[in-house]
Amino acid sequence: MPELPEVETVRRSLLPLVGRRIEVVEVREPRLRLRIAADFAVRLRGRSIEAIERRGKYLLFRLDGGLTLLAHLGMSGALLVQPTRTGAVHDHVCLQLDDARFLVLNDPRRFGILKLGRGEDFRELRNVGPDPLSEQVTAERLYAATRRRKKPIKNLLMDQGLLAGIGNIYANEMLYVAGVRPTRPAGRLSRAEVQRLYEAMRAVLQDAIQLGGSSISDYRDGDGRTGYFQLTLKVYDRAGQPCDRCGTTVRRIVQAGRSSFYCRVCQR
DNA sequence: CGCACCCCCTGCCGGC
DNA sequence: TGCCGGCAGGGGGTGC
Repeated sequence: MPELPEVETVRRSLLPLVGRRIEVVEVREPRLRLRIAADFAVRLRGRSIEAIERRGKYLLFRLDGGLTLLAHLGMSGALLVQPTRTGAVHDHVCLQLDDARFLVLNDPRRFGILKLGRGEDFRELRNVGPDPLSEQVTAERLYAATRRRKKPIKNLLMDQGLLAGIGNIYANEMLYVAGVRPTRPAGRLSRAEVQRLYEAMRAVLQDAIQLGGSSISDYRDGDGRTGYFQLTLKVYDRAGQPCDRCGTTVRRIVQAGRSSFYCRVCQR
């Protein structure tokens, strides 16, 4: 489910939890992608949430005492704020807060991660590059990063060490907006094409955040709200349908084991 | 070293 | 109607 715009939307929806104290920690199912540590509940209980940050697709809950709760939603995870503890199916971890509400991780596929650590000291964050919307990432730097790379540009865009937060939906969409085929070897893109891609990347991600992300099947923010960006998708999951711009049938191919969608006329 | 492939897991959808 | 295969927003390990 969640790529940068969805994770950012979840982060913003959870910001009212800053200042809340975690009173009760219930781990109902520790077998996520990484098994939740045995001392998780003991370490987390009694902590206050001081800030909620995002690195790529990871959320970092800054707690008092220098502790950090790292969260990743995988493909199907949701962090939901609820007034009562429902104990719904796939509610794997339930945190009761001092305002009597609950923060629940629901994740049917269990590809998510919840992990405690200190500061930024997580091995998961070692390969997380700069945020594509930050000032660190410029068209010039993106161009430099593509040189001598034979990997298809779409796969490079999804490389979390290069740019953090771009997944399959948004990689497809920004390549469509930029008019670049997902299969193009990254190093073969011209300066002008990289410039277009850089601008498309920013526009697509900003627009998606504005619309609360994409709800393809069951994505929800912390308040259970859906996003609306899926209504504006131009190519993702539109195989066999006409291209918005020229009417040519959108194609689906598989790259690195994941579906790519493109218009062979509008994208070269 | 760079890259493609496979797998983790559950749910859903289309085809037979 | 029901079963089965294929596919799904992520990412890490393996092996070529």
